[in-house]
Amino acid sequence: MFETHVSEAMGSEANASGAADGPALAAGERIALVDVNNFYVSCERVFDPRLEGRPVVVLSNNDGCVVSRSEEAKRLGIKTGAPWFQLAPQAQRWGLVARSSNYELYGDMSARVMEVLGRFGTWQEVYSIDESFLGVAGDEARLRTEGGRIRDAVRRLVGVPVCVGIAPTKTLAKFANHIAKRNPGMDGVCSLGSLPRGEAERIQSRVPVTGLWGVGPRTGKRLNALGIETVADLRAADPLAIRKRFSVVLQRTVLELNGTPCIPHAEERADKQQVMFSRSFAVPVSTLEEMDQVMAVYAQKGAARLAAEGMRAAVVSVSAGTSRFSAGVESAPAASVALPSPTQDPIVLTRAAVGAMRGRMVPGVPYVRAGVLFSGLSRADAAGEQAMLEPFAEERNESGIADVLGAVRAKFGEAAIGLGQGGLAEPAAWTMKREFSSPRYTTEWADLPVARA
DNA sequence: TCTGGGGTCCTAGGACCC
DNA sequence: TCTGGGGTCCTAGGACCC
Repeated sequence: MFETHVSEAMGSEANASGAADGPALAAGERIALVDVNNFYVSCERVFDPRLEGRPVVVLSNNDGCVVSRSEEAKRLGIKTGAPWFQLAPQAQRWGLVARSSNYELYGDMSARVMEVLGRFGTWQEVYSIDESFLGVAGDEARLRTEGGRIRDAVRRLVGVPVCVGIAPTKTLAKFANHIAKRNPGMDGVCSLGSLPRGEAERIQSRVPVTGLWGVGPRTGKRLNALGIETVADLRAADPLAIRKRFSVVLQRTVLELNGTPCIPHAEERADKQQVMFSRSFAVPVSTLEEMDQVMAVYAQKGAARLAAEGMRAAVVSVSAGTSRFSAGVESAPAASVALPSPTQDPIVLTRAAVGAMRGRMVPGVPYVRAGVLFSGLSRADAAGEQAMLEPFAEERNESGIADVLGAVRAKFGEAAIGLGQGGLAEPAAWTMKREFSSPRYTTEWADLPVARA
């Protein structure tokens, strides 16, 4: 019974012989985790070198709160999630610079970083907008050098600084990366196997367990109650006991800390399971008419993403909410509707979203955010088979309008065309605030930076 | 005046089936 | 008094990540 659990937990990539005693590593394949330091801020600095050496923050949508900080901003004690309106009064005194988030720029810079990283791996798994796992091989001396090459290549070809962590499992690679970040003497590269004997263990006995990938504040509290405070404590815990008390996820963490890889890597990215468009408003929305408008616009934004993914949705869910920070009436309307058949048709999706929200919201109550979620996704190119199975489905005759809208937007811009309330030429009052936005340097001809010598 | 958005995976529990 | 057992599928909610 228990053996079954262990083998399940280890997954198909399991390597029982890899359960070495701690990170005393043998030669063979290793995993590198490379991520960009302070990614959004670093992207802004590539195109505006005046930001070097200054405290800089990038703000969330609506210029709400801090999502990326330069080292100088961290030193000022600014925390991730800090609301901008609380920082703004001190900004001038501190010399603090704020930028609105510019996802078009970051997305393009991410693609460039990933392309360069891909040159160095026997395999690559892009894990997030700013980090990637890579397969690397060789003896310790070579791994260390290779890490330095990766760091230099990204700096030279894309312009952003990265850190590299190298180890036999993903969890340990993340941990090595964490060490590289906190020890400037390492020049941004840490291969666990190159550390002096006993050094990795010493660090593990100092880092709190919540410093690990996959261990958040909740799990951290429960672990502390059992006397498991540090990474070293968790590494020494019994994996089966951990599975029984917690979950298979944490059991994998324990095994990975001991050098046994159990998190399989997805060679190609799996299809998305949901597509969401959700935003808070610049000013609250409290009328039925405005909420109709919001739903129409959000559904079309989501539909465009769905079409870009080549997916169709079977379920449309909508939600809205009042402010968590105000004492007024609380209201959180939400509804889901199943569509007669999966579709990517923006007309069908928009009608469903508007219809689902109508009658749920309370007029007069100030809503500060809303969202549209598409789920039950399937690939659009499987539509033919589906049609044969469901000859009487009503929405079979997709209008092809998703393609038309996409083509018009690509040629004439985002605001060029829309359905119904989504076709507003002037942005409505509730649309997002972005006061400190940088240009789309790399994706818009008009925004191309000009250098003068 | 002002506090983000978009995902994933796992688990528990209910509905339903034979 | 006493009411099977085993399986699947689906959903909601929790926890986490960046």
